[in-house]
Amino acid sequence: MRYAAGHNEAIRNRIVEVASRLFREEGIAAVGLARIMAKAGLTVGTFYTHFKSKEALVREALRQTLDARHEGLAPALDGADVETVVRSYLSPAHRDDVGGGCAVAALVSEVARHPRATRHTFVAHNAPTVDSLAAWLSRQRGMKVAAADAAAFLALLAGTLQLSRATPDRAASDAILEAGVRAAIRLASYRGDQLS
Amino acid sequence: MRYAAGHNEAIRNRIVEVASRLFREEGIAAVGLARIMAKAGLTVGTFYTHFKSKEALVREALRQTLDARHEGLAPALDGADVETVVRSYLSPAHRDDVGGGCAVAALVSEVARHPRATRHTFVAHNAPTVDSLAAWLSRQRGMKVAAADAAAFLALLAGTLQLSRATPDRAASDAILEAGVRAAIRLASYRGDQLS
DNA sequence: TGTACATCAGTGAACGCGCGTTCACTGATGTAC
DNA sequence: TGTACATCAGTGAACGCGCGTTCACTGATGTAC
Repeated sequence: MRYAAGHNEAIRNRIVEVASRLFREEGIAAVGLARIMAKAGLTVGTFYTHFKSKEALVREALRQTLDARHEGLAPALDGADVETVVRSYLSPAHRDDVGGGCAVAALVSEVARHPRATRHTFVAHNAPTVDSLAAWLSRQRGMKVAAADAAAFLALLAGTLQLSRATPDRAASDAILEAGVRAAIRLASYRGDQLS
Repeated sequence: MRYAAGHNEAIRNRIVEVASRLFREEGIAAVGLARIMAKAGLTVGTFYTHFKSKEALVREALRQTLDARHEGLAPALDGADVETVVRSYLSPAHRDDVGGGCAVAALVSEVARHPRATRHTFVAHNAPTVDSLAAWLSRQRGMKVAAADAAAFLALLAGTLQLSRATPDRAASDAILEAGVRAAIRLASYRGDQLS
């Protein structure tokens, strides 16, 4: 059958959205194409009409999810104070929403084991977020903050979220999030080299 | 055939060591029992002589690897300065040695998706390391540092290592490690609440 | 306006493969008599 | 000391299953005449 113009793109988008959520929830390796396609209301066979391979879908999912995150984050950082930003990321709600949450926290380890092209996509589409964070941190600290330092700041946030997700005891998990907030505030508020 | 006393334990240990390395290198889901057993010099059938299930092996591997890490780390922290400790963790050598490196950095995301018993094992056997870090940080800062704060410190280290591993460009990856060192030094050297 | 044909997203079965797990069997050694 | 038997780690084939990928086919719609 023939379909309306834009149909193709809409379907492709639905597949990518479903895949991105499942990948974050269960890990890329644990999610099969059949399940992704079924959840998008299609059968497996159609998959290759839209993508070259599962790996191509992984790259597309990373692209879309990281781009969307940046679009949401960039305006939120404008004039926002450290504690608000950090608490929103290191919240119990974010910890419990793996599928809808940060792709860096959910997928960075697994992406590190994927082909170079996939790692490149990940880093390239995470870069705008890192740059926005660097600009925001520069404003907070009143001094120029390099992209790599913003990346380490993001690593603290993502690492803390991961550790809180692996901690089965709710109170202990909450305490880790709180400690992450304190650490992030200290890093973001650091105003020079008077301490080291 | 009958085997010498201790044979069983030795084999079991070899399986756990092989598995722990492969899990860290490729991820738990990506490594099959057949490959683990072959690398230990046995066939798949023997696996269930030694373990109840793959999940039981995962727990055993986490137990052994995290315990070994603590035994190695605890004395190394004694009297060690911040920069030495942090640089040793956030080194290019550690980044490139995924299979022999930190189990927290390599497996925390995946463990977070495993059954509660596995997450419990992970946290329980990571706790001594966190406690040693807390004691060490307390000495560095000259003030009591809680376990949760030490966990956040570990999250910064592990998160930074993960991000550096996902970064295909060598120079950019090195820069992230360096930024992680700076951030960790700032956190470890923090001496009160004069900044926030 | 009506008819024949081209297009192409979607179908569903099949491919070989590796997964975790089970099980009847092997055979070297230790123990009992 | 010699023989019969019990033990049990290890073998290797098989189980059902889901994986990523391929492919001959379907059929509603747009286009050409």
